[in-house]
Amino acid sequence: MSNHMRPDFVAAVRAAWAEQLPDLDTDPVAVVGRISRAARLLERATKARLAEHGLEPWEYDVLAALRRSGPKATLSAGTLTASMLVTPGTMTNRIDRMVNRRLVSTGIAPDDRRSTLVTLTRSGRTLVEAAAAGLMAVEQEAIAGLSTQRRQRLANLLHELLLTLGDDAPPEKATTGATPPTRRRPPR
Amino acid sequence: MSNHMRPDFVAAVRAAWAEQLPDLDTDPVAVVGRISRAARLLERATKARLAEHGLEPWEYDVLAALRRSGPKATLSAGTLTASMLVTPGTMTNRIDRMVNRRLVSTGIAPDDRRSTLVTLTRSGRTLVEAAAAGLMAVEQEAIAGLSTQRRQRLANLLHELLLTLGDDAPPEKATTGATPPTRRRPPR
DNA sequence: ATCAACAGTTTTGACGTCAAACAACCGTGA
DNA sequence: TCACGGTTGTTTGACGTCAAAACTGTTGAT
Repeated sequence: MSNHMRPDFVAAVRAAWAEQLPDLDTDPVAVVGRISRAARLLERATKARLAEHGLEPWEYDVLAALRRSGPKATLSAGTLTASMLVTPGTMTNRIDRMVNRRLVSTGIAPDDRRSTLVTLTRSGRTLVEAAAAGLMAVEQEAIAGLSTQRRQRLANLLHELLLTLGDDAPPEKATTGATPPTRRRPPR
Repeated sequence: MSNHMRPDFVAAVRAAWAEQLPDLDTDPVAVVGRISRAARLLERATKARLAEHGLEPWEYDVLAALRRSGPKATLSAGTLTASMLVTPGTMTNRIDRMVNRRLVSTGIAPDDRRSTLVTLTRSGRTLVEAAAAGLMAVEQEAIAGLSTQRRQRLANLLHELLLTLGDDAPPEKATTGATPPTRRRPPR
């Protein structure tokens, strides 16, 4: 059932394993290896475009999270930390640098003085809106080689995979019931 | 055409954008955002298992490339650099550390004294074979939530995407014809 | 009211990666 | 043979991330 498809890097890796260690089942690499490879290649493409706006990918991530969070464009440091799979120390460092660049401002939460609130500044907001438009454009180009239907099927399959990996949507503000005991800190 | 699927993180991101900036077309995020998210989650799962063998993911990558390269388990530093999308300086650093751990040994290529040849040691070989088996097992578990057919379709779609991203298989040893002018160094 | 356990952030030191400059070596052509 | 451009690796300094410990504020039980 060969697909008559030109080999990609991962296909070559699997062929090499099959020759050297035929007993090793490399099936999972067909998915996992390709996801990691694609992530790396896609980040390169997007990084270049963001650089045109003077932004690093990690800066865009934070700004975008704030911009889409609602009219106030404010989130706590902890919420930001949880949403982008980094450690708290990393987020502290990011926020410090972005405050220095005047992209965000910070203050303490009135209802819980342990919590730091991060807010988009006017210039941060302007910047992220331009960057978001540009970023969507490059990403569109990057995946333009696939038909709309294939993109849709790929998105759906990745969605299913992510759900099995435990990647649920974060709880909406003011969820019904008590605080969900979700652990979002990176383990280890 | 809603799919009655529980939202994942990226679905929530897209819904938030739709509310805050309805004119922004976030279609590409459905694919690109999910790939990056999945890569991050999968790396976590695999990292833990590799740690049981005393290996970091980057160490496994190098050892595995050597092990599957053929009976001699030898590759030049440049070949390794090209195959895993890192810069030459990174590879120098990796090799140094792995020589210190006695996982690999190095020597200069007899036919081109600029080139450094990296070879798997006996203990490196033993270690990577055990780690590879363990790694395949975790990856299998990680994607076990998808049926075989879905995994197959996902792999095929990712394969197609990677080809459009320029991720071709590296040339076989002693390719027919002249040296292909492929650029594999990270740009910028 | 107090205290202990917990939650949210920050600090610290180590680590891996990158970009850019550099060094050694190869091959070609004059 | 020698000079020069291209190739292969290494060095250097800066940067972003992490793990773990420390710090501050909160909550609940007594």
